Amino acid sequence: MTDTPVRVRFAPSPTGMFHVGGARSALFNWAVAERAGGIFVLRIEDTDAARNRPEWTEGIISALDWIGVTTRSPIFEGPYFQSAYEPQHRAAAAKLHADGRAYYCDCTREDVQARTGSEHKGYDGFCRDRGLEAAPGRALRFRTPDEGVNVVDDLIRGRVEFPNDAMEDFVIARGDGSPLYVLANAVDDIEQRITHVIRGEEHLSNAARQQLLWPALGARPPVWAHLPVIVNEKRQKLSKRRDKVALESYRDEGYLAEAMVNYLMLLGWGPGGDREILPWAEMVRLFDLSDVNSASAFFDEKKLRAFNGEYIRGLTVEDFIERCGPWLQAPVAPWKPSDFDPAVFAQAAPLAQTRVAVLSEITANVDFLFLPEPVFDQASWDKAMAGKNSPREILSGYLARLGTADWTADALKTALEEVGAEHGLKLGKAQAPVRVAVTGRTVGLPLFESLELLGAPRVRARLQAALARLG
RNA sequence: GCCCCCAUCGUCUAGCGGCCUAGGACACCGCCCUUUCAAGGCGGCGGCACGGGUUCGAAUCCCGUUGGGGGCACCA
Repeated sequence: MTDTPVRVRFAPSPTGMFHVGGARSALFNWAVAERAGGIFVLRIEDTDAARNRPEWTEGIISALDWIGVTTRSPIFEGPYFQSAYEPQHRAAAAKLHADGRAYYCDCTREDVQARTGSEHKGYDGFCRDRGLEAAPGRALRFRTPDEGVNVVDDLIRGRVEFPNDAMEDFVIARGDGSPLYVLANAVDDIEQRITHVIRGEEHLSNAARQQLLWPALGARPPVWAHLPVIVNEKRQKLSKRRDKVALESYRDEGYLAEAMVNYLMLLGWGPGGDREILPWAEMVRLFDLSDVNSASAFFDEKKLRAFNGEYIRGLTVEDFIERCGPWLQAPVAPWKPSDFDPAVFAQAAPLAQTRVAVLSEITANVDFLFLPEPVFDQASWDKAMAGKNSPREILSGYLARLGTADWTADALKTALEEVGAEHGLKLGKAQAPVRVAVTGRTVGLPLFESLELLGAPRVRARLQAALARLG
């Protein structure tokens, strides 16, 4: 619509763990910037000193980096810190006052309520024409039009109309002169030459105010695009205190950034066609704000998990091994570091790769290889060692036959088949007690490969230990 | 209370007036494969909230109803 370069921005406030909703907004902005050959501006809105902490800012930057929104990219600009621009915000407030677009007001909330007789009615314009000068305790209010409609053209929602008579003269600077969000945000966007404001739907009502502010500040309003909110299973906006929203927690559980990015892009948007798993470059090529849905979207961890499994399976074994790294070491891994054998793990990795949906699950899949004793799951033990399965006979028979068998998965399998046959058990049944004796569980990696990896001495010891345990 | 947004399988979505007998994905349920569990293959279940219009024709456009949601701070 214009020949000016596209400049989008992501403007989080550092008030807590970085939120998946924020990640989604950042990604949509990033996609727009990348596709348009534009610039992505990161602005940290740190003007609420009481709630901000520096470590949250670092958290935002590293979380963004994790999902590919990286300061190292040429399209990345910033971060800017809103607090550094307070002089500009104050200047804008002063200009608005000088131009007669804003006026000072010394009404307290109680004053207003007493006059209007309601806590639901907004400000009544009492000070509009009192000509108050700036003074401590006097807030600056923006003079809104009394009639007509205020139109916000939104790329996602279309034409949104706000009747002006329903909008109160809102405060743009506090009684101490400090600017409020609605002003600071607009001033920064203007200053940073933002062309597209792409943010969550919760800001739609701010857009109505800012649609008025921009022209008053001498600028043409940006293109607006308000993304649908992300909701929980109860269809409420994801909340920090109620829902699991920290991007970090997903990363720490072993979700792959690629899977997270892919999943997040699908919240409010679809690539069309019959596939959903696709690389970032492809999504950027297909992405268009006008295709974004306007209905809220449920954050479905089950689907995220499925995507993650898909991405894990798509990894090369080498990559998979590398990505498992953090879960293979202290303090996450339950075994002694000296008992871990990378060569053994490398052989087990391809067997585990299809069985892991999030990386953290890797430890439970391979722990029996590195722990001196398997950790027995009681339910598994009870099930596999039930009398009808002849566990004692299988265990002792297998132990005996192991003396002569070659130590290869194939030979180990044949040996157990023979032992099972002696007791009228198919391999499916016969393998159960052996599996539990050696790994502690009824489910897990393919058994004979596991035995081969564990080695004869440890397998024998575990079979004997299980026999002893059986009494 | 006021302002605003929204409404396709349980969930995420495709659909932008005829290609729709509404497509895909996740979940769920079968079957196959199989040394457990996965993975994989095949199949199944399941939806245009409701009521009026407009039109030769509506999931697609309009109005209303109902139901969800967001916002109403001298927070961001």
